[in-house]
Amino acid sequence: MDNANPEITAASSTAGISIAAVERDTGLGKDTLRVWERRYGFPQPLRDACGERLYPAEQVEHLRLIKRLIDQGQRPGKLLRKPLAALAEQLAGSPPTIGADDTADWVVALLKNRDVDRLRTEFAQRLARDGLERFVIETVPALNRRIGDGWMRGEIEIFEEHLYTELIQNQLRASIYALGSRGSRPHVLLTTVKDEEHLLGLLMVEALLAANGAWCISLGAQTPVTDIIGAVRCTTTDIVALSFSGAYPWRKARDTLLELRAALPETTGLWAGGAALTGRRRVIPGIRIIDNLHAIEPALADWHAMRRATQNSGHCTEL
Amino acid sequence: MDNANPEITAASSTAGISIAAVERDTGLGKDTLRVWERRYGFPQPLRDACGERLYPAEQVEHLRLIKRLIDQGQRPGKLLRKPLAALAEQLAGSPPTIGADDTADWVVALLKNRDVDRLRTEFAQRLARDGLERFVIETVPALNRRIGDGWMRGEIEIFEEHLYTELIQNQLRASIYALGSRGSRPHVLLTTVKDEEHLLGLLMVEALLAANGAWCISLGAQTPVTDIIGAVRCTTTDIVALSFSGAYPWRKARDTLLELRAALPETTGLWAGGAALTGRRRVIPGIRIIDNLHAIEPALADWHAMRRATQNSGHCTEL
DNA sequence: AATCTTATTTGTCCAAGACAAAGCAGTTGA
DNA sequence: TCAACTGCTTTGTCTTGGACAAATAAGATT
Repeated sequence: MDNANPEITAASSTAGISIAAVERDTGLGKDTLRVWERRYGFPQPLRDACGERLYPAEQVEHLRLIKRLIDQGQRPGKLLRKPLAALAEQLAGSPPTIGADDTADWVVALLKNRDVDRLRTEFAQRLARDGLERFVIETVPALNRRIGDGWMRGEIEIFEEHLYTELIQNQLRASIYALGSRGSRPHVLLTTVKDEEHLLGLLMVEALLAANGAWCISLGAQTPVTDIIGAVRCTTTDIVALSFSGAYPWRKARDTLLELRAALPETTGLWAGGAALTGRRRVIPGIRIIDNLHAIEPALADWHAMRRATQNSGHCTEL
Repeated sequence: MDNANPEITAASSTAGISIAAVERDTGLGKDTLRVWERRYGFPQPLRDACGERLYPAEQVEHLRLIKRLIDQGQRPGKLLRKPLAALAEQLAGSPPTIGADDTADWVVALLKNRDVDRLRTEFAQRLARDGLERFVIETVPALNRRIGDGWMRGEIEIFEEHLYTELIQNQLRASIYALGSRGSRPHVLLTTVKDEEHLLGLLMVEALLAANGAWCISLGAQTPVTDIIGAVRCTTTDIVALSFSGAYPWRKARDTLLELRAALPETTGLWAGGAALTGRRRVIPGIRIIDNLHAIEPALADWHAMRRATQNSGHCTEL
């Protein structure tokens, strides 16, 4: 008669779920949920026998919708005052196709068909046909745009985006691994800083660097600044390369870069790229902003030129 | 004279880190940290100009030690009243070097020498010599223990651990990619849930599964629960496999698993493993706990047996 | 058009109190 | 001997309302 596990009953009955569960499901913090309730009157959860919040499924759904719109850049204040219907409408209609590029539609079609094997094959074939450089500079960005657009329009599920990212990353990793350049200069240390988890951009850079003879060490994502400093101090790193996605606040990126610049030896190069930095013409002293993928090759060439110059002035008088 | 950027001063000084950062680093909840301070007088963080907690690095280290002992089954009340020295002794004493295995010392030596190329070669050679299965089941765990142990003893820098993880992951990815089993059953969907970012365990599982003929789709790390549900709903997934590292709170893992179990179709298997779950005697209904890597092969065998049985009862009477 | 101010929005933190869920210890009954 | 029930203690999470820093928008300035 009695159910031994209260959680199961709670989940199966229509009463609602706890605030911790809502945090898990929506990604909105407990504090945020409470303060919204106080300020805007939504959500308005039921209460269980001992006064704890119980969120009905429909409110959770509503919250999830709001979260999605916030991620698109909308302000919470506006969204929380609107009725559910207006939100749904807004999500459907908003972006009228930014990069109208239907040459990448095949990737969406294959994703919708869950044709993972075919996706892998397609990626591999295009890579082989166009070469790594063109694949990274042209194909992957086009696909990224198409996927991002599809997600905004609700055409693509989140997990499909996950899957796409995973497959592309694997393809890039395999290529980099196959290149296996050893010991050649420059030695580049790649990573993203704390709170920045997007690896794809970093992998694209790594692929281009490796294709041009640089020797890369990737520390993966979210390396704290102090650890980066520590890593450089005890390795033979020539250049530190960081990636900042569009989600990363520009000011924070700049501060981080300046801090790093101050802490690193002057001989160590510091390159930074990613959507958070491109488009800003602001030059940060001592830091090379990589505006786009085409900028990597010249940057490498510059490094080699500078190195030759330094060596010459050091060892010979002139050559 | 005045520093324009408060972040720089804060970060470069040894002041401490915020409560949110401690939660991330230790896996202990904000509320828990505050209530410990109130009840036991530890931790006792500094305060910044506006009264917010600032945890010095040594206290965070202390907390991490406590967390580790709690995960071994000790009671918080006892641990928090003991001085640091007693704890360290306890940890050192209880498992008298768990895997007293100095055969893994080479990895530490190479890491200290920053000999990345040699590390890659060693990994690749051992993998080729022992086979993927033995490499994943024996070698990698031994290395992990050695690294974790070295880190606890301050022998290894954090970035060296980062680097090690990255290199091993690449090796595993390359192997999985090379296997490329297509379409065969079961179809396993692998991922970690939100707030769980440790991928290595997941990759090890994926390698073993792939080596035994399963067809894996990895969604990478940090997939929200609802997205997992969505992914299963529209794919031909037979089994969902999740990994929870030791830093992940056990209670949260259990709740997540129960929620998933309730939401997934009964025919879909749900496997879970990782340090957060092993060692717990508690059985969660409907969920297969993978206590260790050896448990994967039998689990796969069971799945095949069950499938045969179901098919037989469905199509024929007996065989 | 890019930067610097100022105003508003918005998320996170704090405090102490409360209490349920989990664990422990001792008792009872099969 | 082991399992189940009891009461007792420990322990983590939830509650409230206030406060304020960080993020963003809007306006001013070069």
